Amino acid sequence: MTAVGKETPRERYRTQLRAEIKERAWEQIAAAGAPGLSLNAIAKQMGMSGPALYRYFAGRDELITELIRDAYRSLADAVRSAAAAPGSDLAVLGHALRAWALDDPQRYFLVYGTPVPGYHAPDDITAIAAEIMASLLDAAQRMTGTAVGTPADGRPGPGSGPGSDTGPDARLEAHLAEHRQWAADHPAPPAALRRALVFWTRLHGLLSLELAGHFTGMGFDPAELYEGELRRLTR
Amino acid sequence: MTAVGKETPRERYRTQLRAEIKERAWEQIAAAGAPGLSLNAIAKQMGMSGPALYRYFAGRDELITELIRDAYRSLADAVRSAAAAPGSDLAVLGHALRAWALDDPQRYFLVYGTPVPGYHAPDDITAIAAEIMASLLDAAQRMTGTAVGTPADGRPGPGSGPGSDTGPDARLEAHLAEHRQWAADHPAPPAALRRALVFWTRLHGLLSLELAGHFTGMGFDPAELYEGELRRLTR
DNA sequence: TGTACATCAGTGAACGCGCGTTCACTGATGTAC
DNA sequence: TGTACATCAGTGAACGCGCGTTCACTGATGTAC
Repeated sequence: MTAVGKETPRERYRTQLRAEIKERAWEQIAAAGAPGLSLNAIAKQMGMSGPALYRYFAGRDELITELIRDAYRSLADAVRSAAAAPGSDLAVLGHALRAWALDDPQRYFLVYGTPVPGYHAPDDITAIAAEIMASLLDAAQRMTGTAVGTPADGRPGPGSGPGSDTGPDARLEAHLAEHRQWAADHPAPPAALRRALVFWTRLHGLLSLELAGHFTGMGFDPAELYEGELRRLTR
Repeated sequence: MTAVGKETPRERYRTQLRAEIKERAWEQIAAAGAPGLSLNAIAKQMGMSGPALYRYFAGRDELITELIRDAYRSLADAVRSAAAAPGSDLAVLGHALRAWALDDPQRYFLVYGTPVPGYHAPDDITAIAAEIMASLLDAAQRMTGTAVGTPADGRPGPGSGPGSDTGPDARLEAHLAEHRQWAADHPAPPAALRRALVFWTRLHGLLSLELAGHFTGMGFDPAELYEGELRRLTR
């Protein structure tokens, strides 16, 4: 039995403690927002002294970056696995997205909330963001493929038959076709590019307003609004 | 000449200094985000000592609340004046909204960004938020009115003629018709309710993603995407 | 116009706090022979 | 199995910092007679 891939007890303890630190960090964020995150407070809550945490994280910044990375990672996984489910379509993705967001609003806001001026995410996080878009593109392309001739989210404009490029979205799609860095190595056609983007932006509009509490007191059920938009996006 | 409505020099000085404090506060927020706002730092930047500011604001919290109020106020004014312009429609409102957001991203995020857990806006701010929705409802109703029989943002669903309630949005509109606390004293019909909400949520999705930098590196022009969505919303 | 008083802006010292982070050190755990 | 050493987790003290906020006080500005 080789030692390769086997964790020593010390290593196991390390990873376990790192995980617990992160858990406490999430609790703190949930209680006071990301700016209120404090290493000393985490240590105190774990019953240890402040400097002890420096065995596990180089400092506060590294911990926060790690949390952001984990947040992106979990979203990318949620989206990917939703997209991989048999018979999955954009509606399934939409539901997965909302479930992920509601599951932990502060995690959502760590990804999509107010940016900290001057902060730039490391490259590997940008790569995860690209992964998410790729999943959306996959699903959008699949849907566009099965609905060829009946652009699901586009009404045929005046004088535009199936396959026409003079519909109401023609201009946007033409622009996207020429500016698709983000989809450079993805075969999705322009209609799918537009569809993925619109899916993403509309749902985030709903989610960020809902999670920030801007619907409270208005009376309606945010889920109904979400379903309504999803219906428009997936027909 | 009565003294009524006339400011004494001292009063003028007071209001002027309050204004300058707020200006510096906005600069700080732009530089480091709202959590980084510090009374002492503002005082230092103005060449005075920290405690001096307590002549003008009861404390940090009051200053921040005041900034939030001003942000809401300026948005409400921007939306209202756009709606009041002759020949104005939802497209005009949409452009005004984007201009307002781009004018000062941090101000935008003070209103629509990550909520601070536990913070509750005072009632007068909630009232301004309602004012904004009322402007949207006005515009949406006007538009729905002029386009009666051709629900501008709704494709006629299968078997749904003009005036039908079996279209793709029927379910959502029915729900909104029964849950319209936010539009309790507004005569807008269900279709206008839906339209106003969708207008609001879609555009905020675009704006928050754009301002937070989630489009950077993707290649396309956010304005084109915004226009594309606006076209869909106003036809 | 001039004097006496009240109002109010701003200062400087101080308080208590919690923060991130470093450093030298103790004590336990693991490793090598 | 037992001893000698290396590794590493965690502590406690300390540093320097900036924060919000209070308080007693000075000095300038305005008001009343």
